[in-house]
Amino acid sequence: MKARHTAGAKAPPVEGARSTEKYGRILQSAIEVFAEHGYFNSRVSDIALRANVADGTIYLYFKNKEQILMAAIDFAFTTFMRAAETELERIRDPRLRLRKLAALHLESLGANRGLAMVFQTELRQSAKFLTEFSHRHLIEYFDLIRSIVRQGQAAGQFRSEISDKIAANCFFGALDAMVTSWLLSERDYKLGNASDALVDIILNGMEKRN
Amino acid sequence: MKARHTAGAKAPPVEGARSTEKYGRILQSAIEVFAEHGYFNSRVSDIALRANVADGTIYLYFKNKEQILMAAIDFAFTTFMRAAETELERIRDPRLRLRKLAALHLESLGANRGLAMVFQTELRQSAKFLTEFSHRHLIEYFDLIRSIVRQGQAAGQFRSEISDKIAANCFFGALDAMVTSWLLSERDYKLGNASDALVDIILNGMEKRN
DNA sequence: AGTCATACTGAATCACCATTCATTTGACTC
DNA sequence: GAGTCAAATGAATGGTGATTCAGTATGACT
Repeated sequence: MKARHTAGAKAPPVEGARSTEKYGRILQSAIEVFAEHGYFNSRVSDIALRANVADGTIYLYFKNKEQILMAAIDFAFTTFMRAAETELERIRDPRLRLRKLAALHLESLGANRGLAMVFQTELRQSAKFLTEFSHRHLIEYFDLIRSIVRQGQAAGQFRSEISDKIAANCFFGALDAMVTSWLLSERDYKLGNASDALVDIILNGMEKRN
Repeated sequence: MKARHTAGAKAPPVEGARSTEKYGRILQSAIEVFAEHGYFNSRVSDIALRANVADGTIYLYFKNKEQILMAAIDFAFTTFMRAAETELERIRDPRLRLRKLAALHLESLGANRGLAMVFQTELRQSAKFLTEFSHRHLIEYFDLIRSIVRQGQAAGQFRSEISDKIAANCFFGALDAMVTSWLLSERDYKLGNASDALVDIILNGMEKRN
């Protein structure tokens, strides 16, 4: 009995039919609702309302509330990483690669305030979430940055005595703080605009004096 | 009637008697509990248990659960800022001032994992908290950093074309990311040890080429 | 036009926990 | 040793909202 539940519970949606469309709608609604009220202050029924489905329908696509958040974050992050990798492939100079990465980072979040809010706040709401996300994704991002730093060191552009780990920290931290500042500000400026000035400082910090 | 309630509700405790001691005990317990389970997953009764008081007692000192978190953060932050200001007074060179500030930042949080966890996660769990904290405190911290940057520019040590706002962002962001990384890592290293390497990169990024 | 599977619905359940407040404690006074 | 009061207690209350599931709609196939 109850084949309907098990059949529907294909959280990452079975590639069949229009269910994919509903799945996506729920995910997008969730991001908006979470962005507005925060994860814990959001009701599943709010998400359902915004997605134009019944409360129960949510549970045909997601195991529980927490999984909705996870799925939204996973999807957004994976999309970003794939896009970044594609863009970076074409660029050789490590300095330009970091510039491009920073621009992508800021533009992606700057273009979607709700998503930015979810990343800057909901993600960090508890050690559990943060740890899990970190292990699943953030490490991948850090590794990308670190590899570019090492590449620059090998090419003699960046000082070889700096630690790639710490350099990656500075780079990521600066971007991350910039996004948070932007969220908290009145946002009368485009987030992407700050990219060059920021990268100037970090790159300068890593480059060899000539 | 009920003078007891109004009398006891001196959240920032009336300077009288041993109540101050109990107030502090509750605050410290709250930090530990929040650090362990996250704000929303912590029960007020857990805090009471750890502080060795009855559930109701908490409400003689704090208006509600949210105020406990706020009070804990306010207290910790204010303590840090006063200490930082005192230490920095003695130092003139902007480069050394930034070095000192970074060391204090990392050492303060490195010495108290629970507190660090509260700052890196609980604080950011919702836009509301983050906004409120930012307006009450973070701006003050940023202003301190910015003033040092401008001082360095006026003294001709830092490049004058960089924005003090963006420089402060890089500085703070790098520190902040470093703390988060440390929390997520196995912590087999002292957080404070990373200070110099980190500041080297950021300072280098701001300094004039000679 | 009946059968069946699948997708969806939304009202009802029920565990959870912040907060309250009637009562107790204990220190101090006269 | 009765009276007073601030401080503390902890069981009871009540609101909330995630999750469930019995039932309805849809539509394909015969």
